[in-house]
Amino acid sequence: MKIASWNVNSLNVRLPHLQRWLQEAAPDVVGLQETKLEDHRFPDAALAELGYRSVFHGQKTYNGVAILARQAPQAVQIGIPGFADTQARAIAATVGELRIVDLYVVNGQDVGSEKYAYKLRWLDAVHDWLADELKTYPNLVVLGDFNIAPDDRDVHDPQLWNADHILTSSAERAALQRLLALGLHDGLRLHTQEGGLFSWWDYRQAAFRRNLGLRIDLTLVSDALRPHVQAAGIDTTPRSWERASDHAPAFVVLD
DNA sequence: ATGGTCGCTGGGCGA
Repeated sequence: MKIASWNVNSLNVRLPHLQRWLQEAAPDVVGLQETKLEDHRFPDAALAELGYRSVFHGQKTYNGVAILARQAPQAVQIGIPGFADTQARAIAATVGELRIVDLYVVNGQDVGSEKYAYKLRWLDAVHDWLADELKTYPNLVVLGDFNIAPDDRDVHDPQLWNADHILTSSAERAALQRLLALGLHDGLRLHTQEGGLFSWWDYRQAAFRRNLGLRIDLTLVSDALRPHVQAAGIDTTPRSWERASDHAPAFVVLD
């Protein structure tokens, strides 16, 4: 069971990449972020041709999340329950024996900004939601673009990406640790302690070629699923394709 | 990183 997370940065532009990657990597479940598509424009028919059922929550121009699965997703939750949000950033569904939560965490722009405050509020709401989800669904996978690099192994330059910088600030990392403390585990870190494994590289400065990246796309598994993790990683191949997303897919394999 | 790139949109914002 291969479960992946991929910020496609416009599914309209990246549909050919997604189709190619689904065929080459053959994931069973995929959480997408930044689809940037209203629901009536979601390419569910094209994805069904490849054997994937889709559920999605999108909007015009920004944000947008979706879950693709070979089995039909059930009990779909759109948005964070009880948290009024004009931005389409969260979707959850049951796929077979697994509960999948797909998140496009707020970027936050700059530490101290209004968007940063929204990011921290948003992560608080996610915390309470996941606490409830775990009670109902012990077999929980939480994946997405977290817009937080968990620790210094996950950034190319810890001097730059420091405790006062967006995506690596103390409060953001503390918010992530608070999610993990619910009984969730960073899938990649169950598999390797290696640093320099990145999932996002800025379009500018030839960052991908120079491997100036961050690991901000995560696949978290619950306590109950932890013993079933067989592998985890980041597939950097699609990041090298022509007109690539700035993110690569992160994945975890469960037995 | 005071931004050199993208995507969406139609000038400037968000990342």
